[in-house]
Amino acid sequence: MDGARQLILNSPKRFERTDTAIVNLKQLSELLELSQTTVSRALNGYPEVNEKTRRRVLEAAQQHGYKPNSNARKLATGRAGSIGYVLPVGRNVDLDPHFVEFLSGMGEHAMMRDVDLSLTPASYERESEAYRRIAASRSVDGVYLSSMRSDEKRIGLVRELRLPFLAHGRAQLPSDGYACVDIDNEGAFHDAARLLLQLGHQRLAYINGDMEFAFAVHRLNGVKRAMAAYGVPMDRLAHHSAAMNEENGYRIAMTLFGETSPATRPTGVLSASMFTTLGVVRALTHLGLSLPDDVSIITHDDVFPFLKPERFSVPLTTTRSSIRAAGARICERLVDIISGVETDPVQEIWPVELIVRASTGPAPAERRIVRKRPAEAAE
Amino acid sequence: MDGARQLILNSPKRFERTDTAIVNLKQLSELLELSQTTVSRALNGYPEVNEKTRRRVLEAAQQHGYKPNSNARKLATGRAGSIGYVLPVGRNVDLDPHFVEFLSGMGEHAMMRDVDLSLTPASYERESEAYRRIAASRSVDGVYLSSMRSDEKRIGLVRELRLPFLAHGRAQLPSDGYACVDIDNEGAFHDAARLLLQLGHQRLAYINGDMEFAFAVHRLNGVKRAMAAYGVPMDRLAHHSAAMNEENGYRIAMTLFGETSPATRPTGVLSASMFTTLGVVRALTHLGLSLPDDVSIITHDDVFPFLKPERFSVPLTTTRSSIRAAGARICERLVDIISGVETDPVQEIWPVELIVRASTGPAPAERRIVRKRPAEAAE
DNA sequence: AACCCAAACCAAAGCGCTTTGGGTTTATCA
DNA sequence: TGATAAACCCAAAGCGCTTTGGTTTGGGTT
Repeated sequence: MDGARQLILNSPKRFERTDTAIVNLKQLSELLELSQTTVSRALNGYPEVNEKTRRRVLEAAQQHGYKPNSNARKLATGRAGSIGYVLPVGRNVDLDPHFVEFLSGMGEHAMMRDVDLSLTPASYERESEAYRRIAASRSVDGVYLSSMRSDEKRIGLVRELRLPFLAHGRAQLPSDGYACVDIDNEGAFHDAARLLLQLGHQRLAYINGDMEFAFAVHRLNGVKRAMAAYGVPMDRLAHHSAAMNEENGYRIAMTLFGETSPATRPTGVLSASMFTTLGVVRALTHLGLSLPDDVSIITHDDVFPFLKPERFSVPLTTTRSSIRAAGARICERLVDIISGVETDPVQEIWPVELIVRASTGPAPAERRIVRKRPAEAAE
Repeated sequence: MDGARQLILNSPKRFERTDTAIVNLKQLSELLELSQTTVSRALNGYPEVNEKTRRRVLEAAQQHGYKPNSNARKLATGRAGSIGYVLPVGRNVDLDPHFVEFLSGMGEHAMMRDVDLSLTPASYERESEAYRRIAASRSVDGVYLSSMRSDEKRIGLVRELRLPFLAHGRAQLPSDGYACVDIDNEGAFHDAARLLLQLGHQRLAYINGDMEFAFAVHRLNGVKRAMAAYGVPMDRLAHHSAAMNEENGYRIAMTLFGETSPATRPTGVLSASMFTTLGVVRALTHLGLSLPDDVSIITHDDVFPFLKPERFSVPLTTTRSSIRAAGARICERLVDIISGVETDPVQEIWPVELIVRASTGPAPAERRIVRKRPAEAAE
């Protein structure tokens, strides 16, 4: 029994006899004939140590490859030096490909600030348990929340747990201000829809993400606002909501254009992600419909380095906002929140650019009705 | 100065007055009128504690929401309870989309084993420094290595650092056996190429991943072996190596089929990833070439839940191996390695299935030469 | 000379857990 | 009945760091 335990134990004595490597503060301080206090202070940049001494310490540390044991430091300071994320896993949960890009940005900044990212995998049902564990075990200093749902119960939870947090996206509820970084989804899709309307498109389709998530609701609101402003009835909008991937894009586009009579099918398509658009384009090509003569399309571009809208055969008009940049920014702010630099919960909303390329054009002639911009819409 | 430090300090006193929550062992043991030793043992399943006492302890812990402080535990045991990964970041590094799937599988298993994943972001140049830091600070129990390059210097490094590790993939060097999980890339692409050859294709193209990585080399070897066995000269193979994404797939396919005379262009295409294939299919559709009449294509399918070869307009023939399953398995084995259950470095190579669907067919008639299977190739 | 003060250093007390190396009962057996 | 072994429990010693609350030293003031 004890034998088995020993095996599990990753004995700290592993390094004991390793050449000249100094592993701990005590040894280093003995070598320098200084107290641990002074060595620690010298290393951590405290002022109450002679410059000459500090140099000597730094040098010795460098030379002997001394690195403070992170666990001891964490225990002593109560700081974990890492930020956490509860990773949704499970047979039916597909980790969003957007997540990688986001993570990439986050990692970039985390590296600069010298913090680690700690992922705690948890199934959706046991999500709150995971947050509780994180909070109680103090293994991270703060968490970021993403994929905000419309009614976001995690906010209440992390608040209760007193876990510093920063949200990527905004839930409808709770509606009080909590710290977040989000993009102006509503505005972006309003602008995109408006462009299509200005070009005379009367029948629109919006291939949206899963409406369970707040961003999808915001975006739909934007589209509707634009249509309302242009007096286009809502039944002219074909709205489909599904996970944003190639397959769904293809499938939805096929039902939209393959099974509808040309007279009633949409001429302007809004697509929530480059992935769906990939499928849409495949469907259109398959059906022999051309861009932008038969169909105009505007996509939201999260700026994937490996999937660029300007490199499509017909370069795509997009609303653009780098999800990678968001990751970096969130890391930056979360560190500030944790360290107490940022105190008030600010809601940071990023504007989104609408970049016109070749995938948008006037609505097909036979059904085209160019409208003037209406009197300034209520804004 | 001290004031600023205080801000940074995430004071453990935060929870001091929180309702009835018991935060530490000491308090819990006082409450139970037991020693810390006994409580700790009861909680950790040691045998030398009365069952009645154990139940009482467990109950109290549950009721008061006691969770051991992970940092204290880590310090005391020397175990970190997490596995690490050095996340390559930087302006020019695109985190592989495959990584998400892999992570997902890893996370699934990590959850079961109750370990966390710790990502340490590092630029390529400072990679080894990151490993050193991880090892010295003992923040993880072991690491997994992925995206193995042909000459993999990380192996030597982690060995030197005595950091338990498990590799995803096999480098050519070092050639001695280190623990790894890999798929039979060579065999998979051998079989795929053989199928094309059996179908009479005489001119092949292989859109490979970056040759810097070992898997790309293995795969190419497989293709070449098949060609050699069928006596097809190597100049009949158009080999392109690039990052596996949609854009490159499109670009390469366009040069392959758009700028080549029909007489000399390939009729059979091997594609290293579903992403590249996405681009290839887009190019072929664009050029009006049809599957499989004009071109046959076989893709490697890592089994992305959001991108299924069987759902393409022309279902794709693929070599298939779930990268998610690999993630889960690697987590499993790494935990075993860390805990000493697995001692010998086993090289675990997974077979790959070749699944025939509609994207492969006989070579176009005018150039078709059906060959018999040659006498058993040297194996 | 007496006093003060800043600069530079230190001993020791934690941080919250695990584990060692006993102790004290209670059953068990010769 | 005494010896022996379980069974159960405990005090205290770490783990390696940070931080508190000093002491010591030497130069400047009065």
